[in-house]
Amino acid sequence: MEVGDFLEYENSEMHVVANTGQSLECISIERSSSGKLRLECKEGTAEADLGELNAKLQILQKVKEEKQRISCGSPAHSHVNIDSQCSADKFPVIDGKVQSETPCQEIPSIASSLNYTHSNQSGSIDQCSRPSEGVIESGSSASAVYSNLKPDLSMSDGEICLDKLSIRELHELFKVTFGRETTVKDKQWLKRRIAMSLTNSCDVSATTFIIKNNKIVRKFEEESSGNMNAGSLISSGNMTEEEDVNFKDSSAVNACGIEDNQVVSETRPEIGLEDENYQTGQRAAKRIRRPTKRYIEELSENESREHNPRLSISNKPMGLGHVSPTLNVRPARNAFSEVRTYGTRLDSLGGSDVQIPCVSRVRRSRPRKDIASLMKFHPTSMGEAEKLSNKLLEHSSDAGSEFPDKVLKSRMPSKFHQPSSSEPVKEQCPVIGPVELRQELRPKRADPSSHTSDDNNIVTVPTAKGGMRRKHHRAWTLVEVIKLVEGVSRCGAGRWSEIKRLSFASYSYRTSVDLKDKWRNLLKASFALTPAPADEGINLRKHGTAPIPEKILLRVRELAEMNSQVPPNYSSSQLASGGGSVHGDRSGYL
DNA sequence: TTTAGGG
DNA sequence: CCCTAAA
Repeated sequence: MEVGDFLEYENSEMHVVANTGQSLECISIERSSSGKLRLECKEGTAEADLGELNAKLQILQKVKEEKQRISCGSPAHSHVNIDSQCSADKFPVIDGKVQSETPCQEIPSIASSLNYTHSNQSGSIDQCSRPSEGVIESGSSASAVYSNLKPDLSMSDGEICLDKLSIRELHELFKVTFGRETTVKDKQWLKRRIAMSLTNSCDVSATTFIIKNNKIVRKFEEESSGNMNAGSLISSGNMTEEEDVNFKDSSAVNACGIEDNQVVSETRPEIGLEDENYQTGQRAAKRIRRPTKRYIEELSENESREHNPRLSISNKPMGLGHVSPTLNVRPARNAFSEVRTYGTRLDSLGGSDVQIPCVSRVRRSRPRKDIASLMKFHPTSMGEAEKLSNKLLEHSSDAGSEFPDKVLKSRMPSKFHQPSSSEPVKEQCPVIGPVELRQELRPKRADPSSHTSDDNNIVTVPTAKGGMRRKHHRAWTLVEVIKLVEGVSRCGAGRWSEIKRLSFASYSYRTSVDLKDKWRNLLKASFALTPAPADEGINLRKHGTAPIPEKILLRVRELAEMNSQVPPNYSSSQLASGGGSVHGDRSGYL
């Protein structure tokens, strides 16, 4: 739907792009996934028009030529690359080659930023790229697109060139493109990288790039990286979110640092931690280009890890009982959007604390990771875009969407795991973090909201095993104790699950085992304190820690005696059944 | 899954 | 509180 609107807007411009089926798809897709970004893309493409396209193509050609030159040994073509990127972006400015000013180093960052942007925008790129994946490998997706638009231009040449180039030449090209040298010998990788840089530029250009253009550039300079948004906004008017901008910046930085083929994947994970948005972006990015070997490996690993954990997690909440009722497990895609929002909330709440409750519950059975660490990751942000993207993913594809999802998942976990490696965590937490975490957290929170604050008490205790186990300590309140006593009196000691159900339905954090333990303590206290019921005030004296009214203790004792014969010693009146059973609570009751 | 116990 | 053996 949205797309349609946009189309109307820019139809005039769009035609050109529209002509190529791919371009259209891209645009529409982008739109759906994230309104903002897409718009830019559309605009950009629209603006590009034939003229621009031509210019771009020319640039590409230049690049090719330059590459060849480079092979010869001429280095100064960084700007050329940039131009290509620019052209890819949307802006016609490309010809101007503003970049000449930008140092080589910047280029990589830009490229990365572009990539990120893409990803953020949602899967738009993905889809676009996908159709032309083959092309991408050979050359740059952008080039492919353009070529489609205008066969006239010899864009295809660029692609071909990549294939033809020798490793050394590729290295040169790489150097020109990214402003740094690479030792990678993998020809495929080099080609891919180069192609990607080109491709990315196209999509990304809207935001980052624009900034670089003359006008935008100005703003950029004035406002600096942080304000990148403004620049993008201005250009497209779509981008407004700071998050996006930030994201881009960060991504750019990361990208610069990373040279590996997986730049994207690696970089992202880091970013992802910080920004959830980023994750979504990652997806897109990944989609765009074919996954690197390594990347694939990571994914598979991550998935394996995550999936298991996830499942476990989903189940666990159940244990909570009433708490979990609302859990809705959604497909990962959907979750994404929520997740982000969640992340924010969590952070605001205090991250670990809030989450913990939920998690704690879950974790009961097993050690879990720090949620806090996870929480950090979720930066906040994305809103609609995410949702849209999610939708897209779902709709669009099973094929494509899954891939990205996986990536995200893999990433998240990996990140978490590594940093938080302290914990062997098995499952849930990490997994949850990315996708389900939010969901679960939410519902849980809601229930326990009253106690939420309390939940924070969780403490991590080092275990002999080396794992950390969380101990969440929640002091028993008088009310709870009373309820417990009531429950015992009603159901009898030992019917913990029953009592839990009847009297502690609203206390998700009290499990039947907890009740049992508490009862045990009460029993002990009741007997220890006042061998003789007569002393009512005694309780207090004991440790000074006797919040529990004697009355209750007496009651406990009473019940204990009734149900079972507790320690004969203490119990003044033993039941007939008697036996000397020390704690045979159940033995005779009822 | 729920209990009972040990730690 | 956690963990586990038993049931």
